[in-house]
Amino acid sequence: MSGKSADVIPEIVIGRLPLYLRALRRLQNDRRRVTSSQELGERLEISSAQIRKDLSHFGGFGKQGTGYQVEFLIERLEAVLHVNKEWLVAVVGAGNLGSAISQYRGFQDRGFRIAHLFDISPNKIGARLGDFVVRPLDSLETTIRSEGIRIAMLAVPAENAQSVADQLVAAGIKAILNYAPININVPDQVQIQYIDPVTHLQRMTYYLDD
Amino acid sequence: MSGKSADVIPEIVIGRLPLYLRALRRLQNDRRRVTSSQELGERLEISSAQIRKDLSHFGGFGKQGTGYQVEFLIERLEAVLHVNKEWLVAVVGAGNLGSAISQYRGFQDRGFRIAHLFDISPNKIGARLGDFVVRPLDSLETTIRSEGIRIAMLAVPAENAQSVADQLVAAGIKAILNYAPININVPDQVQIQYIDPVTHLQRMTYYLDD
DNA sequence: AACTGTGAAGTTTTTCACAGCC
DNA sequence: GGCTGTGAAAAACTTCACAGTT
Repeated sequence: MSGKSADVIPEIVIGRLPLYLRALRRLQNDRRRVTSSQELGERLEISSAQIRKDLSHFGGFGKQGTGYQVEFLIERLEAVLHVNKEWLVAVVGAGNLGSAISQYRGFQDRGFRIAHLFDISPNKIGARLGDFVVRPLDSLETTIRSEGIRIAMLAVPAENAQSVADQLVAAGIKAILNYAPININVPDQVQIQYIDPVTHLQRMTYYLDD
Repeated sequence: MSGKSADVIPEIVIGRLPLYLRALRRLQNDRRRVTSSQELGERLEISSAQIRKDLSHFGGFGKQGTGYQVEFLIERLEAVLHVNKEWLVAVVGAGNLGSAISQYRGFQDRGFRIAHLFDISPNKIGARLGDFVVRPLDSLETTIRSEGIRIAMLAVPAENAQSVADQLVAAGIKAILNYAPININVPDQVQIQYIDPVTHLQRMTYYLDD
């Protein structure tokens, strides 16, 4: 199989690309111009063969005998992942979590910008939180459609997560990052990912002596 | 292979158990007493065979013809994951993120309690943040040792993450949940997990039209 | 000499499909 | 009839190992 872009890339490969990109950014930060699958692998605790094979799905990004140009590989991976542009993101839920998310500086230079913060509670609507004025949930669809926003982060209580997700989908959102600790059902063509710190903690406690 | 606890369980299986537990808690919340691998599978978008096989690693938790008792299965999974007790957790970094983490209510009834919040900045030390008074980073080791804390969440800037992780390990921490967007090296016997929302977003944008 | 890209081999993970029990 | 637990089969994923390029 040549590195042509026509074949379907396994999801598990796509999932690793952001990690490669993150590691490459660190290298770039340290003024490194060239790296190798072996160096990346050591930093990420992934085998070098794995990294080479993953990258080869998209064409030859490296040079035999030399390795990979850091800057070039970053560019290519950003293009593959479609983060060579800035995506607008809506945050729903202006509690502790939504408020922390909307103030987090780490989205900026990695392809994402938070555009709006929504909440349903009359106590919160209109309040200023960091750079945002909290908008009413029922203005979701109008805002999202008029601004062409396609990504949302969900930071509402578990009880409301499914119904808000339904509203997001109805409004045209195509990707949801769900912070509520509950599984959500969305149509196949809508992407969903989960952030639940407790699942990670529980995974680790399995390996800790009781 | 019988469901005896002697064999090594694949990590990928352990990683799914917290998801099962989370789904079961929702069922319990809805007063459901019994469920099936099929029902769980539909909610989690995992095949029923997968769920049965995963659970069978730990012995027969279900009844043929009947399914799984929700309460009983929760108990068993909590025991397997060692969350049938409350773990104390230290949070390092009292910025926006660390502060949000330490105020998040969602750890409470899932096996974890945040015990302390540390920071290195003199501006923050001594400040009251929610239920916590921010402690100096250099009191880390004493506090962690004297209270037997084994889990930490890392919410410091990427630049400092490795050095703080080293301090945590030196202090006797056995599991680290790293919120900084950088890979960290820790000894083999120390668990590490990562939370980086941007990697999830980038994974989804791959599937969105440019 | 160093390192990529890649078929082939090896390993792990998932699914199938059904015997056995409620 | 409905559902689990599980060997066996299938599929997916990772590693090996080396030809080929700089």
